[in-house]
Amino acid sequence: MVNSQIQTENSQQQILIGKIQAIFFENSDNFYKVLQVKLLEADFTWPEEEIVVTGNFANLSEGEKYRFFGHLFEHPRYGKQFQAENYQTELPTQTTEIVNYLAGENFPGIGQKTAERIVKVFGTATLTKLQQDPASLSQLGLSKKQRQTLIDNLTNTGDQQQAVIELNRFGFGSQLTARIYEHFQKETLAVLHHQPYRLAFEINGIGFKRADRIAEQQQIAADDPQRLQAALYQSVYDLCHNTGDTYTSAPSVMQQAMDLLLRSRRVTLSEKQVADQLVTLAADGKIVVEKRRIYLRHYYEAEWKIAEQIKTLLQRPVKLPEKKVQAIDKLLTEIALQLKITYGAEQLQAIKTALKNRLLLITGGPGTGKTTIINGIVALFAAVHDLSLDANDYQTDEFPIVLAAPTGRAAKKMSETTGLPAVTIHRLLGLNGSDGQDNYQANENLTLASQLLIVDEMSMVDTSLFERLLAAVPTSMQLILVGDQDQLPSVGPGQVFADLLACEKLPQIRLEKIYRQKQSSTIISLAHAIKKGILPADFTKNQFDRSFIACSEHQVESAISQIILYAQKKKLNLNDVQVLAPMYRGQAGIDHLNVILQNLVNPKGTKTKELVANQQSFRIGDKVLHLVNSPENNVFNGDIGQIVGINLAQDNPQKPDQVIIDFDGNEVTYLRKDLTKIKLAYCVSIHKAQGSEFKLVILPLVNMFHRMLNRNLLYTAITRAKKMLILLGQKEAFQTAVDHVSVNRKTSLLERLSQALRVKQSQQSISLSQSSINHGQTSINEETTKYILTSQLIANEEIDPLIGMNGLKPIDFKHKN
DNA sequence: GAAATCTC
Repeated sequence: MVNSQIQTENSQQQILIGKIQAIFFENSDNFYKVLQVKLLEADFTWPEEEIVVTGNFANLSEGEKYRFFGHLFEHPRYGKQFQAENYQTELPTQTTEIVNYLAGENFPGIGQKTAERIVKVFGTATLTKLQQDPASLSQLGLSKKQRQTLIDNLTNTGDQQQAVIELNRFGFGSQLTARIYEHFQKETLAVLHHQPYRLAFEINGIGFKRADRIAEQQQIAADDPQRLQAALYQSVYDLCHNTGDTYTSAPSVMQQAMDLLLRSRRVTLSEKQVADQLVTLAADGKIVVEKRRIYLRHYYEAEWKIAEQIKTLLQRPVKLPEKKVQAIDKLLTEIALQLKITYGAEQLQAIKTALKNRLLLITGGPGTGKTTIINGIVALFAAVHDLSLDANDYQTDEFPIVLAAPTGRAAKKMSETTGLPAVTIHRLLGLNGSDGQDNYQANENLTLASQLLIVDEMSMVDTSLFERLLAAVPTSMQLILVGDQDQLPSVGPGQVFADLLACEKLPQIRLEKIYRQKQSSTIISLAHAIKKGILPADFTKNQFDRSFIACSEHQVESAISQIILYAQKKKLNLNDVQVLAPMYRGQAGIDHLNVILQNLVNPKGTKTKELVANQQSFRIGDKVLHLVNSPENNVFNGDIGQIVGINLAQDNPQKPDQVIIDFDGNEVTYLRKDLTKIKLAYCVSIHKAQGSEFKLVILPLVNMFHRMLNRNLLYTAITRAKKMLILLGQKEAFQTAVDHVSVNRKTSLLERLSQALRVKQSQQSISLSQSSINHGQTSINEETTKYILTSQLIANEEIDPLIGMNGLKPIDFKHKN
């Protein structure tokens, strides 16, 4: 956030004027700072002299006065503080203050004496006078440099001020403005005026269109090479991020880019012109072309790094003393007794294998005992290595076992089921949202210190995140990756878990046996059939635990209403009943069903307390879904709670609007502005339900959802049902879902793994028997010569950037360690 | 067309 206009559109905004006493904390990546501020003036009451202010601030000086715009906020851990959304320098008005200000660090070369002299002439009006009439400075006998310093800082002609003004003029908000200036520094203006497309390449959050609008104002021609390159780059990016593929093809990129260029400015360009720039882009190393694939450089490298790091890990086998190995079975028996669990053969096998391998993949559907196995692994690992699992024993040392998951909710679940701390992978690696996934340089030197890392819900980990995770894993660590490969794929490009499992050389265990449900469950057999791409003939036939109701899109709401009423009559707890749907829009969509069900189950009576926010009404008793992670409240994205209290400001003017929500015994208070984090949850999206289970699931699928329908989605939805499943809608919609294979993204991770691991094997065989070296193997060695891809190599035409070329050599992106 | 991550 940089000095900018007072926001007037938000009438609820509070204002605070204060002097910065200290900067408690700052995150160098995104300008997030925590300040201690001496309060001078505010439009709210505050009992103390000081207040903590948080927000994103570009450049602040301790001791200076600022005007902050934002909200008071009750932080559960740090108490009441002010969250600033915007700020500006507050110019001093008293003569002594003005003197101090001018003599301060903002005006190098102006001392106390000079400052006094200036203020003596202009008095309290000094600053406005100098701003409005800089020429008046000439009468004071200052040096040229002093005059310039004053003018620059007071009249916004300094580098930064000008850049900021220019950025604001182009419509950038305070956060982007700060990021852009921090990135380009003194170059900012030059970049804006002459190379605006660099914004699209280098700043996360700025795309081609935005850069192109600036370029157009700078009269940069529609066929300027930098424009074409930016559009091509954006197209590769968009294609990969929309499809989940880690690479795309030349025809797709060309089509997308031509389209983008034409839509942004109505100027027709020739394909040849644009194609030429694709080659340049590859030559510059911004994209990588291999065979017929076009990668963003980041994903190309990430796949290689993953493969190489896995190879490195596998090269260092786990050495367990013979004595310990012999004790394993005995220890496992003790653990089973202690945890009161009877392990199945498959589970014992998984736990033992985990202990002996550097890397192990474990995949299994719901009910196959993944959690039980994780618990077993933790217990056995601790027993074998004589480790304490009491966090109090590790006040200073790193806890030896780390549990992590890609989502906050999955991490919370892990922590609950194991009784050990678990974190999100992002938190583990110290990643924060503002440097996006493609900024993979950050934290490259981080190395995790624990001995065992277990990651759950691996199917949700994408290529970028996994690459960063592996970069932090030392070869001394053991890594267990657990998930269900048939669930929904990751948001970002890649299908890491599926690719890893497809690589037969990686130690892996596939859990088939279902422990939780009776084998007779027809929900499970239906799930298995769907996994194989079959919609069984008995699909519409009612079973003891599932049924199908044929209806049209418009009949869905009444059909579901009747089911719910029936469930109520049968005294079923409605918290155990969950409606799932793929999409928000439409008659059978989530939003509409939520309104219908809310009015059915929790209608508005004459005395019902209700709060309306974001076009939704919230009433006491409503079932709601929390949409972001709030670890401080122990509430995570995807958690479902119930509204147990509403306080309205109109009833009690001393208190603001409040909604109190109970999450399984944990009561959390929401203010009006927090209600954006909440949605009605009578019906939730299948994506949000991933990771949760319900006794009764009601799943409407209609043809209108067809773009969303695929096998993983259907599998994920029906496996949320523990006891009962009611399917309704159009039969063809279910068929469409089964027929459409979703985890079939275009990636080259499997190929990289094969390449990397083949090298390892050939090296091993060479070391085993020197005589086996022959011409064939020499060529393998040659092929595997390690080098880093550089533009020099491309320039030397060792790597041909032209589309359709062949024979790119494996590249070693080995991690250090 | 839905979807994850976030600092004291």
